[in-house]
Amino acid sequence: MDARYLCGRTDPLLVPEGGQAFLWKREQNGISCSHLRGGVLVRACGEGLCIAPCTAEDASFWRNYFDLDSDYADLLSPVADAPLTAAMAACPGLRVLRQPFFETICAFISSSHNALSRIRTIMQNLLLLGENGSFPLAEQIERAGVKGLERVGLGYRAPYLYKSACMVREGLNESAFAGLSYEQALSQMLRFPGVGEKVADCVLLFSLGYRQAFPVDVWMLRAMEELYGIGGKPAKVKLRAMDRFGENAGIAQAYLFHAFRTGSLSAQSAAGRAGSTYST
DNA sequence: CGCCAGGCTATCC
DNA sequence: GGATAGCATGGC
Repeated sequence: MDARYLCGRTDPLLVPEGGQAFLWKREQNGISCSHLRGGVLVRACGEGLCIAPCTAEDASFWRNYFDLDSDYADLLSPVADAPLTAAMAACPGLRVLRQPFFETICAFISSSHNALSRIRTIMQNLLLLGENGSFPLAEQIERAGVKGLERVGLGYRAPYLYKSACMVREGLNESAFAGLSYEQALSQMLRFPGVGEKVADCVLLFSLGYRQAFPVDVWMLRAMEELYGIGGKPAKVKLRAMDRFGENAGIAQAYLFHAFRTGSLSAQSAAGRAGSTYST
């Protein structure tokens, strides 16, 4: 059995390269991953997504994972200025994912001072520590030990992830964030070693569904400066962006990040600066 | 070879 | 409070 979802014009090809998820692969006719729900192929189908295989229980998982009940054009319409409108036009069907919590922590602890292509390699290596093709649980990461995590390619981040996995296993997991405000959730995320404001915002946005979270990295510093004339340090840029884009600032961030990075926004294409980190 | 990569931490003032 | 090195690893 498979499932078809209507969610506006949707291009699943954005998922592997959108900087949110690192274990999806491009296929001839869509994207695939092996570690979620036993593995699936997702392809564009008319005005929506086709997901296969997809049992009835899988369907609710994917609806949440791809945030299929949200209309981003609708959510962003109050704040869609010229640059954001252009970014949205350049990324039809982009989704802000709601990924499993621990997996997302691993991905973005790996991401600090690292290249996108290497984050993928690390995540693929971490995946081998899990069972039955699933991403490892926190206790399985713990079992690998700091040495094992270094071998996976985490480098100096290995002790960060090791200690963070320990904290998740001890109860600082997804359910610990239930009902927390953005500010409360942010302060909880900052307790993890290897997690600063930017990484915390990525997990809050790309896993826990905090749409006001606005991760500011080097790309967003460039984008906000070029597109809006908003410069300064990350904390200041984040506050200005959250003020401008409001409760759905994170969705705006996802569009601006991807559009800017692929060079479809700025006059002097950013794609050149992205270099080959954008390929596979 | 040197430089850089979705930053964070420790250490300075 | 703010500013500044140092950091494992691999690709270019």
